[in-house]
Amino acid sequence: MSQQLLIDNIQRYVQLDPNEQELLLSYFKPKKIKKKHFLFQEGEVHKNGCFVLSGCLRCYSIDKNGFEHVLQFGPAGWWVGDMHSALNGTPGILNADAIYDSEMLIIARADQEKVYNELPKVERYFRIISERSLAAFQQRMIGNLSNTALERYDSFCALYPSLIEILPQKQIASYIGVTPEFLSKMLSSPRPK
Amino acid sequence: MSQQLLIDNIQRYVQLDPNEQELLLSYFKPKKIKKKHFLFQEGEVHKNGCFVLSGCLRCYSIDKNGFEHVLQFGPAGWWVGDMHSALNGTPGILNADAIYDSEMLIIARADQEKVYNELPKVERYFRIISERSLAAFQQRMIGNLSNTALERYDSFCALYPSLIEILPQKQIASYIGVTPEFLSKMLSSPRPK
DNA sequence: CGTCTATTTGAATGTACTCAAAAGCGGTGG
DNA sequence: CCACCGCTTTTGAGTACATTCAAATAGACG
Repeated sequence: MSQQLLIDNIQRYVQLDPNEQELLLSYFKPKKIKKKHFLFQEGEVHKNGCFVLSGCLRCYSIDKNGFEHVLQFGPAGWWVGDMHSALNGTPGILNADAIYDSEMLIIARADQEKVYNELPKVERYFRIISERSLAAFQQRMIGNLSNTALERYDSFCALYPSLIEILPQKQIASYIGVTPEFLSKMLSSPRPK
Repeated sequence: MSQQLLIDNIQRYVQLDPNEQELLLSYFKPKKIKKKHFLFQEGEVHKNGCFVLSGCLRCYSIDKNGFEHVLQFGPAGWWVGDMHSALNGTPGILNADAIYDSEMLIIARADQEKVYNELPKVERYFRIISERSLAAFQQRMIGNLSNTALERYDSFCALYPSLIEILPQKQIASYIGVTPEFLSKMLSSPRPK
């Protein structure tokens, strides 16, 4: 039960003394889900924050033709949630399930707000990771607008080398926005230039 | 000189008394730029935050073939910046210029950090708008992965009706990720059902 | 009014998708 | 321990959405 991973993650940006750490952790509930089981599904109002301790989650939407599109992966040390649903209190369009058996820490949105008041440093932490996540999505958006499928694949490999080794190719295809068939063809054909 | 727009924007999320408002505003410098002039350019380290008071900015990247890709528009009431450059202190890949003559308020990143300590409520405001901006980019990403060009255009119209009326079609094409020629053809051909 | 930029239109092309089927791989149970 | 089942990956042929390049037209602005 390595809650320490969460504390370490937070302390990359703000320092918490032992009492503060304990208070913070008191708001989180551990949770385990097995491979292929859901953390949340579309149609639900999902207001919890989820910090992944082990395993790997996958957050994705399903389009009107039934195709899945991966918004983000959640390996250990990452946050996963449905920000749009949480902020607006409306049913979400995202699903999150486990690619491998996974452990996580869950905090209710309401408790998160409480923590902000009790430990302003934690609000700072969330401000910072929101900004970083925003910057990352902006970079990804630019990549999607600018690059070919092969370039997007290479960017993904460069950015998340550890994920390449553990993820089914199909999931990477879904993340970079191509069909699994096409990614397979891209990788097997000789590289131009 | 309607600094009030900034105050109103902040007060949608946190309340500031007159002294706090004054202190906050003291960190901002007004700036005006004329149509087609730059707020910042790729290659620069750009750490300023920029709140648009009037006019409209455009934040975009230029790919290796010389094509522009719009990351976001900045009409009155919006923030514009290069988050990735600001966070990492590295030269950015984004350009920002004015689509129309524009007025804005500028705050240096260092001053922003100071404000966070002096007025924690303002840090909360930035935490909230970062989250909302993140949620918006996530929705846009899903849309880009899931939808056809025509559907992306319709989503844009639904989400930013006021921008449709003032933006050149070419810029909207660049935002939704198609060539201006193709957008023109899409709009002139009869809609499939 | 003239120039510059944006938009439209057309024909040829290309990147990525669809559908189908075969081959590979991993887990599970008998 | 092996056989089977389900899921992923591969391969192929035909197709579609969107691009490229080119040229004509329309609009905006000084």
